[in-house]
Formats: sequence, structure tokens, C-alpha cells
Amino acid sequence: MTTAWEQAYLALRRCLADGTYPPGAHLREEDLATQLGVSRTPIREALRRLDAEGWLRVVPNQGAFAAEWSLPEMVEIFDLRGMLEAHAAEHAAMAPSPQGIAGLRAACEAGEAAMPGANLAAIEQISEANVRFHQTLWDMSGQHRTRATLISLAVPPMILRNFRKFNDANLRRSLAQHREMTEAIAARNPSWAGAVMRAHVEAGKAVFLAAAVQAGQEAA
Amino acid sequence: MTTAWEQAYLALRRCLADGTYPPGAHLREEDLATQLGVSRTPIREALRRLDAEGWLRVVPNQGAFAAEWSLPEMVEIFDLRGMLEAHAAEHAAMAPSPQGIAGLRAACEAGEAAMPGANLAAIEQISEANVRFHQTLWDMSGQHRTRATLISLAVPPMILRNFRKFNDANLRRSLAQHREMTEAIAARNPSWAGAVMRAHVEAGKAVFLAAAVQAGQEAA
DNA sequence: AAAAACAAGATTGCATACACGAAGCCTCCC
DNA sequence: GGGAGGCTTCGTGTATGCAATCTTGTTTTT
Repeated sequence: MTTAWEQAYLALRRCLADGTYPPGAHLREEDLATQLGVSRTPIREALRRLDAEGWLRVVPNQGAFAAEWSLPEMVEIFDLRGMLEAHAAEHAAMAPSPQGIAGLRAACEAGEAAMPGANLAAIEQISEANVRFHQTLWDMSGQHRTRATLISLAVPPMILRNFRKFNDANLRRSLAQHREMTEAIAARNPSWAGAVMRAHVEAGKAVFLAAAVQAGQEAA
Repeated sequence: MTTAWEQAYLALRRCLADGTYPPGAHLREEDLATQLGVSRTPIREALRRLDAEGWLRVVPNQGAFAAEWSLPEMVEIFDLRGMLEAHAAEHAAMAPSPQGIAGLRAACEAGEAAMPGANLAAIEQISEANVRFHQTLWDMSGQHRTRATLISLAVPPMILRNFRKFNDANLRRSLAQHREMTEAIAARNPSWAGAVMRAHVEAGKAVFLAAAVQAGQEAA
């Protein structure tokens, strides 16, 4: 059995990722404690970690507020993600393990098997395979601080949330890029792998920005 | 007054940075609590945050162990620092504020005034001006997540510790690069500023690696 | 003699209780 | 009528206590 604070951490992170707690929401320790069936102590430790990772902001004597993601900040995170993921991809391509390559291929296949992403369940499956692909690559790189930084930038939930904005063409391109990265890594070609990763992240940023512009026009 | 856990966090981080707690050391909550004059609760919250930031590892039911900084990990941090600082320099050069440029110039002058760095006091003054230069640049960039990431990578203490390894030529080059970056930013030339910053960090990495190799030979 | 089992000590995990600080509201004064 | 000051209430910050778990040293068995 894992610790209570870790369970709370995972549960809260899930709620923050899927929008159960909307941006700006005030999370009260007592409520969370009764809701998860534990005391405030493990809740507080989970909140501290979520704060360190950027999921929420803990203001002294005021409590925790779900993070608000401004547009410039999202752009900044996409830029950082591009640099860090390309760095990880380059290192993964230097000395890839057979198991790592097998993991990447499995994630590719899991995503492709769910195409076309017509229904919600298929989208969820592709999203999950998508996150697994990137995390496998981070592990393969052996760059632990890079991986920790990507997690602290809340990249996994960003990937998940942004993925829902992908149309069929976006999904196909994303899966094709995963395939190409796998090939580049198997060929031990760091600059190829890094270049595809940079393009991959930039493509995701473009989808995000297009959706943001559209949302802004609808609001006006 | 800030909270007790934050004070504990800062105190522990300082001790981890300056080697008071050597890599691999087992940090007992009770000891830290009595040592800092607080109870275990704020200590635990500080340890959780330090764990999230990679300063130590908390193993369930076993406690916290100071992180071991291997040579490959230091190289990784230098690489990440190069990317992130170059990103910050590029953004600082896009729309530099007059106060920001004045701050960079002041940091340059403070460092140059202490040359040649013969005695320890002069080295400390240059180090301090050095850290101030970089932090001013981070603020100018407007890239908050980049700044937060650099701090979480423990870059400021790394700069301070590495600076003691600089000889006279290294110091002169470092100060000259600060001057050049200031000029590039004042000229609103992002790629120039970014290129100098990349060189600046690589030069620091080279000094660090040379010292590490020498230390390794002496140990053998 | 070596390995396994056991017991005692130590240390962490979590719950509870109390203290401190902040936000909102009412009252009082100008 | 408006604003300032104090009070009340809610929520967080910290301390303490107990239970669970791990470590370690010793003993017993093979």
C-alpha cells in the first residue's frame, strides 16, 4: 500500500487535470480531507507537492488555488517543453535500449489502433498512449532532471488537455511524428530525433494557439 | 514573517547546497526539528518540497536522503541551464526596459570594480555581482516559468560554487561576456544575446569539468 | 559458523488539538 | 451617508500523541 499523501496527491492531480477543480478555485483542506477520507496532514503534504509542480498556488494563510494558465505563460511552457523534450529525444537516440524502443513502438501502436478518433473513448486511448510515448522517451534519455523539470512544468496534463483540441489531421500528424521519432531513435540519430521533437511540440503549440484565438473570438 | 516551513525549506536548501548535509546523508525529522527550533510538521512539508525539486529523496517509512550529484547530472544541469538562460536572454533582448539595462550595467561595473580577484573578498564581490547579473536578466525576460525552473535546478548556488574555481583569465572572460550580453540586449538583438549566453554557460561548464577531472586524478 | 527468526529500539505516517492570522460584517463615529 | 475601527468567524499553521513500520542487534537453529 502506498502512503495516504501520495494517494491524495494523485487524486487531486487528476481532478486538477480533468477540470473538476477549475482554474482559480479555492481548495479547502478540510473539504478535501473529508472527501478523500483522510486527515488534513496528508492533504497538506499533497498540496505542497502540487504547488512545487505548478498545479496550484499555495498562498500563506489563505490556502490553495487551482492554477490559472495565461496565454503568454502557456506559450512560454510550450517553448520550454520544445527545448527540454528535444534534449531528451537527442539523448534517448544516443544509446537506446531495446526495451525502450519496444516501449515506444508499443505506444505508437496503441495510439494508431484507436484511430480514427471518432468517439470520446478513442480520444482518451490515444491521449493515454501519447503521454506514455513521451514518458517512455524521458525515461530512455537518462536525463532525470530534464524529466523532473518537464513534470514540474505540468507538461503531462497539458498534453492531455491540448489533445482534445486535435482534429483528425492533427492526430494523424502527431502519430506519424511519434513513428518518425521512434525510427530516428532506433537509427541512433540524435539530431533527427531532436528535430522531429521540436516540430512535434511546435505543431501542438499551433493547435493550442488556434483554439485559443477561436475561443477569444467567440467570447467577444 | 514568513511561515515556519518556508524558513525550514530555505535553511535546509542552503545546507544541501553548501555541503553541510553531504550527498547520501540521512536527514532525520526529529533532529532537523530540534535544530531549527520547530516541530516536525513544518519540517516534513519542507522535505516534501525539497523532494519535488530534486534536492533530496524521500523514501516512504525510511525518511529523506540528500541527493547525490553525479558528474553526468551536473553536466545535464549545465546543459539545461544553457538552454534556459539563452531563452531568457533572447526574450530580454526583445523589449528591454531602460531600468533593466541599467541594472545589467550596474552588475557589470560591480564585478569589474573588484578585479583583479586576488583576495577572497574580491571573489565574493564578483560572485555576488555575477548572480545579480543573471537574476536581473531573468527578471527582464518576463519568462516567469523559466526563472522558476532555473531556481528549482539550484542554479544560483551552482553559480556561486563554481565561481570559486575560476582563475583570473576565467573571471575576465566571464565579465567580458556579461558586457557583450548587455550590449546585445541594448541593441535588441536576441540571437546575439542568446549566442553569447550559450557560450557563457559552456565556458562555465568547461571550468567545472576541468576541476572535476583534476579532483578525480588527485583522488586516484 | 552461518543464516534465519525474533525482539527492542528508533523513526516515520497520520490524526487530533490548539493557536494564529485573515476576511467579512457590524457598529460607531465623523 | 460614508468610512474607519473592532469583533466574529472561518481557515490555515504548528505542535503533540499514537500507531505502524523499518532497522538493528541478539539469539536460536541448522
